Amino acid sequence: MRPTMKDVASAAGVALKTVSRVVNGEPGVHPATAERVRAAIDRLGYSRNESARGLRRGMTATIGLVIEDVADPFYAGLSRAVEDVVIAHGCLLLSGSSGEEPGREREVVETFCARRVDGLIVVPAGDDHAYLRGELETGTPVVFADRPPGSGIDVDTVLADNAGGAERAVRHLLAHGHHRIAFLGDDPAIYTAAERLAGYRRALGGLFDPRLVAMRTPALDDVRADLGRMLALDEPPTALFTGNGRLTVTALRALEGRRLALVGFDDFELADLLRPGVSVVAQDPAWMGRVAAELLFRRLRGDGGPPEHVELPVRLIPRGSGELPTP
Amino acid sequence: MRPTMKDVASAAGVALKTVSRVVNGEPGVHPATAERVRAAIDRLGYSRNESARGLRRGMTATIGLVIEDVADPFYAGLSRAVEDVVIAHGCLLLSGSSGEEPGREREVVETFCARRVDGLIVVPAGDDHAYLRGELETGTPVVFADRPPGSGIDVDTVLADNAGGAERAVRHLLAHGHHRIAFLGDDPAIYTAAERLAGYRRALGGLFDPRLVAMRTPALDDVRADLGRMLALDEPPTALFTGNGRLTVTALRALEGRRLALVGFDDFELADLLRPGVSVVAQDPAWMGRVAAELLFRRLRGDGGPPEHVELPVRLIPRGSGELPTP
DNA sequence: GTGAAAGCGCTAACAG
DNA sequence: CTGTTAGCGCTTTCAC
Repeated sequence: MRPTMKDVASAAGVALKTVSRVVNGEPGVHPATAERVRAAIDRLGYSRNESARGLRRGMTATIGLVIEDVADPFYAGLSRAVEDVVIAHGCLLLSGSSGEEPGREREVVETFCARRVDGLIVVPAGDDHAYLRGELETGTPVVFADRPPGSGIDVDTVLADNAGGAERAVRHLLAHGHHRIAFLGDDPAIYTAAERLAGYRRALGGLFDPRLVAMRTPALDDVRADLGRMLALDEPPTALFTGNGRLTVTALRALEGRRLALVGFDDFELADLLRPGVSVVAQDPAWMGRVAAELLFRRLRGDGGPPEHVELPVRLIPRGSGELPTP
Repeated sequence: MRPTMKDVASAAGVALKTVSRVVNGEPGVHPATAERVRAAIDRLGYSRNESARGLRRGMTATIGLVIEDVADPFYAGLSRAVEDVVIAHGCLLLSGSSGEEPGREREVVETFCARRVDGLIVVPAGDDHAYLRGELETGTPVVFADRPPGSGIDVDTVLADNAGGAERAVRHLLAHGHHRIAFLGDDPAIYTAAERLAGYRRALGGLFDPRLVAMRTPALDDVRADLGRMLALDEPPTALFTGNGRLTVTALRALEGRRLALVGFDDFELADLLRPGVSVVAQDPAWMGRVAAELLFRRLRGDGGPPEHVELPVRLIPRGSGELPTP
């Protein structure tokens, strides 16, 4: 049904290999012959089968990206940036969501490997990446982004300065007179959540009070309950540090207008339009995506140096909520 | 380097075909032989090469999705839903961004076709899809989502009730006493923008005033200028209808606190947390994605009926901004 | 139950 | 400059 090189060859009255030469822009074809071949290609509507090409060449010009969820703005931004770099290198991007489940992460990675991607960028959901060993041994480069790999493997990694950013946020609140600063974080099993907790503790030092810390998946009811419990303490918090974008938004809903000073990790659209504007520690997802992709292509170009560990800075954006004074 | 079926075969002391039978769960293999083969597979870390399989079978178990930009929440939600359906059917999703450029759209589609995807879901950027003819003739099903195909081709399509939703939004504002209702829309060359303008006009009837309409790509400065011009009129607008999510947000920024009644097309996170809450006409991107994907798989299952044209309803969510009275 | 041979569409390695 | 041959890793067909 669909025309192949063979069809083009017989249509143009040349050998298969000549068509291949023309299609691939290889030198050593007489202009007139090339023209005849091109005419046949147009006439038949031929397009090269990339799978067959990949099979023969041993490279598929394909990169796999595993993220938690495309519908999360952070990962959507990262994806877009990765896609741009991948396209610029003439490759195709496969991307898949792990939904924060280690099992799915592995399935997605294995699906990509079965398609013989040339390289992988992974935002891990699990903390056991021994299953990647075989893939790494066959020479497929892997870059981890946002979170480091778990047990045993050591590869290029791009992380944000999670602990430093959290510390910065909390110091900012301390500087505005708060000493009772609560922390709402994601499940501490997640690397970024644990790092941000560490930064929070480091900034607070002796002021740390475990009753002001709640870490779990950000469901509205849970957050409401956690905040309610904290605010009912004898010495309730006067400020809040939230550990990611979703938690910041959920906390805003749960607060229902109660004026607590607030700094959130991750920037989000409309943070500036709320009253007061929401102060945040902002990461740059596109930057992270670009760096991860560039690192991967450097490996693909043959760079065999030791694994690189890049840490991207974050920046504090004061917008009002983090500068509220103590009551 | 990487083990092939041949390697597994010799490791297990059987013929290639027997390995193939085991890998594909075909019947007619002695349990003991199958066990030996499975052991060899595990020992060597074998995984079937899906490209080679696809090449031989003529189907790649791959679906292509072309959207405008993954980083846009609407398309991110649509993508995620498509991905879920595609995975549930045991296929892999390729997705690419057109960036609203017809040329890129075509490039992405052609890249996918060169990989021999089994089907395509397209949110078109251009309005000429004659280039898809060849692909359709070879039997690759195509579903259009969010916007219909342009010239000449007629395929399954899933659209939202754009005109109806816009009409609903404007009637809502009229019901609250406004007669000077401005419209900020995207470039009218974009199907959804044109439809929403049509709905706006239909609702306004004789109240329509072209000076209250501005349609172009939503850059903040442009929106600010357009709004400024409208508000300086003798009879300035007392209400505003914005034609998509990005425009709603941009308009909110440009308004800088001036209290105009407002209804926006597209829901967005935090619309409920702003003061007043932003009333919107909401589409369901995940629903659109699911319907498009299901339609595609129905075709893949062999349904040869005439093209379907699905229109998804939208719903008005009043949150305050659309219920503001006239000054 | 099992296996040998052919071939999917392409490129690499050599001939002419 | 052009063509022939082999083979990438797999499934299909048919023979044992």
